[in-house]
Amino acid sequence: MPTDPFALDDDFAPPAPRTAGGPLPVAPDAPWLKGLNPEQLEAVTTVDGPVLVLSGAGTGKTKVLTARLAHILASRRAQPWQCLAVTFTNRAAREMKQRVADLVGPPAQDLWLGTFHSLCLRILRRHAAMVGLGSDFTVLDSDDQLRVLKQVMEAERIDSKASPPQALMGIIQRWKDRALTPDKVGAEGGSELAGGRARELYRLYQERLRGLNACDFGDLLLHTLTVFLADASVLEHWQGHFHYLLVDEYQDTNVAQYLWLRLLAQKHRNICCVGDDDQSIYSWRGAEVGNILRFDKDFPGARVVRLESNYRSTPHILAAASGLIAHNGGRLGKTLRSGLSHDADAIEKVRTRAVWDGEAEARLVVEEIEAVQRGGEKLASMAILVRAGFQTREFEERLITTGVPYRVVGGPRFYERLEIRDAMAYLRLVNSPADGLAFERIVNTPKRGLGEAAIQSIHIRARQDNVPLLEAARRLVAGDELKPKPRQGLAKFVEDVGRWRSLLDSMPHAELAATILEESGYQEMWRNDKAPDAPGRVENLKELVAALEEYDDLPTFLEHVALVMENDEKAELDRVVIMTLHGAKGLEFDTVFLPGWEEEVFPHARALAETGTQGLEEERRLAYVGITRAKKRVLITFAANRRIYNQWKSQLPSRFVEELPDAHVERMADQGLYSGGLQESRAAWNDPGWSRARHGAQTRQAAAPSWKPAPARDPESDFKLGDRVFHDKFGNGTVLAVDGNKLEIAFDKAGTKKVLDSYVAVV
DNA sequence: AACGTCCATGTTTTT
DNA sequence: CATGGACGTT
Repeated sequence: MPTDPFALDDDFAPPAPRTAGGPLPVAPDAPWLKGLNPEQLEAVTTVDGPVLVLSGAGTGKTKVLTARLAHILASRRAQPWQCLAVTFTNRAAREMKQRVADLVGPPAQDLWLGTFHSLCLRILRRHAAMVGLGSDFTVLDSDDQLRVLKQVMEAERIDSKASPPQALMGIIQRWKDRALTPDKVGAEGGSELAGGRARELYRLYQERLRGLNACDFGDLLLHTLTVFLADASVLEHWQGHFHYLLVDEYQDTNVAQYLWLRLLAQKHRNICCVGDDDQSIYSWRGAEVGNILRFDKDFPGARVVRLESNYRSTPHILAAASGLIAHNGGRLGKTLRSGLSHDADAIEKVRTRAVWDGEAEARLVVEEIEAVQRGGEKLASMAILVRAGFQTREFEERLITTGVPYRVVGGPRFYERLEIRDAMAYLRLVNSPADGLAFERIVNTPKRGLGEAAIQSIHIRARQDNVPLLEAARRLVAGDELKPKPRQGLAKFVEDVGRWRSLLDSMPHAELAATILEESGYQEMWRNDKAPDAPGRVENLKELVAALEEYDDLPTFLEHVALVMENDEKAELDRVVIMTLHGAKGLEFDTVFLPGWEEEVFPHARALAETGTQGLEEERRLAYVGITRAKKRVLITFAANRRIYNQWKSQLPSRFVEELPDAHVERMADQGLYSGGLQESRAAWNDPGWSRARHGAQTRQAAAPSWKPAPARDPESDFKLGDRVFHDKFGNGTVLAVDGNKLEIAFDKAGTKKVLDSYVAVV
């Protein structure tokens, strides 16, 4: 690598002298110190100097972080605003803020507590001019980022087939993750793309952003770093400002974030990073596990505290997870031990189970879910954690046919939906008429008869007169350049925007938004759309207007939305959650289902192809994260056959299945696969994956689910074609087909559905 | 300017 | 298969 991202010009200053008088003593029975184990206590009370807390899964990391903040504040070592606490997600930030507030009350409001991006934004607003931005710059989301890059590429005549904008965007982001501004990127970087012009396009992209008075997410960090490094007095100001730094999920930091932290920590050197190298699963977006491994080199004399008492999972679960992750090299090495007392007889081993195909897998998992539920547990205490989004489909289908409520986490987020982004563009344009991206997005949505020619003219006029697009459009309308139809449409649009803008001060902003959506015809457009998802979109627009009421004014709203792009978590109903393993990090469930443990799926073929052993180890960490989400029970499943892109493939069990330690795992396989007899089993026997699984230790045939009550059911159904049956939800119907315990039934009212035989009764 | 058709493509994702 | 983007047609 031509540029060492870690090479800073200045070295660390010696530790700052302690404030005269010293900190106030804190009573040992202070509420936040209660119930901490010795390691946690050490992590909480070692507040001066650099500290690295290696905290394994379920070892009380958040507790330590919040207690530590409380401790710093209570001992009067620093004022709240002198403490910086950084997280990666808004969710984590919110949770931490809440928990600190529970301990110390209102002062928690004054902490600098937030995501890297939101804190950078706060700092950067004050120094925007130093990076060529106005203090009112906008933060673009990924959608807008891509559009800007596409424009740049188009202008540069780059073939978007040979060099997909997405790919280039990814490269630029990785550069930004490494704190590389265009001038620092090595000339050979990304050379294969865009005819070797990747770096040049990066520069152009940055210029274009500046022209738009905008920056992207990566810039929030990058620009802040630039500001820090460009002006020593600014850096000193912030270094002096923050007396104590706390970092959550340190293993996820990228180089830019690392540099940012290192700069800010330089003066007082009170930095505490909490992380777990075994849970580093984001290297593909620039996270550097190296940051955690090199901590004590950068902060000589750093205290390292290991949290190894796990208060979440049973010993079997812990041991299974530990045994798996032990296959990774280069770990910092923690040994998780159970911090809970368990009744040795009551706890179950981690179960693995081979099934015939994805459908059988979904059927099995949902049966187990219902069994656990009948055992008295809440659906919300169970999760299906998948490797990739496509895996959710089969489970959803199964859950729907069986009528088990579920929730898929991580679909398209509210503010990323098309209709919301369009509506936001309207609001943005009304709020700031110079917002060219917003203008472009919606000039012709709904259709106003503008084509490429008309859009071109607007752009040309804007460049000629050096005015924003909206203003250019206004001028264009006044002339006779445009054909009548586009001209009329554009005139109306320009006029509308002007009118809405004049209402900004007089009309409540939520009401204004509603007016805009109505008068623009945007809402109407969706109402007239006969697509099945159109009504939902209209709903979403209403929700957007409702969300607006939560904010004081339009600018505040727009400001927040850029950074807080979250799903509005609906009322917590009792539902099974389906989500990706990545999404599950930091969460816990009583029961965890881990489907699709097959080679190529998990570990994902692409991870291996792209980064080899490194990729494999990250996949293994992902598996580790998955298992350690569980408190009580884990069921790992893998199918012999899977349809991928509509092609049936026979699958090998994941190597991770074999890597699980036998002593803590109960291995099972579906009947048909091992007993022969069923027509498919011959193929199964000959399949290399099966012979491998078959020779695995302790494999035995699955009877009923071991965690009871078992729906021990005959493999052959009791139902015959033509039987009249009754279903609780769908009513009466006629059996059309029987497939094992699965029936296809033509319901009199509900149509034809596939259901489990256990859900219907012969009339 | 709007609609249709063909082809490539197919992880993980916060801000 | 199913979606999205590019391109060509009306």
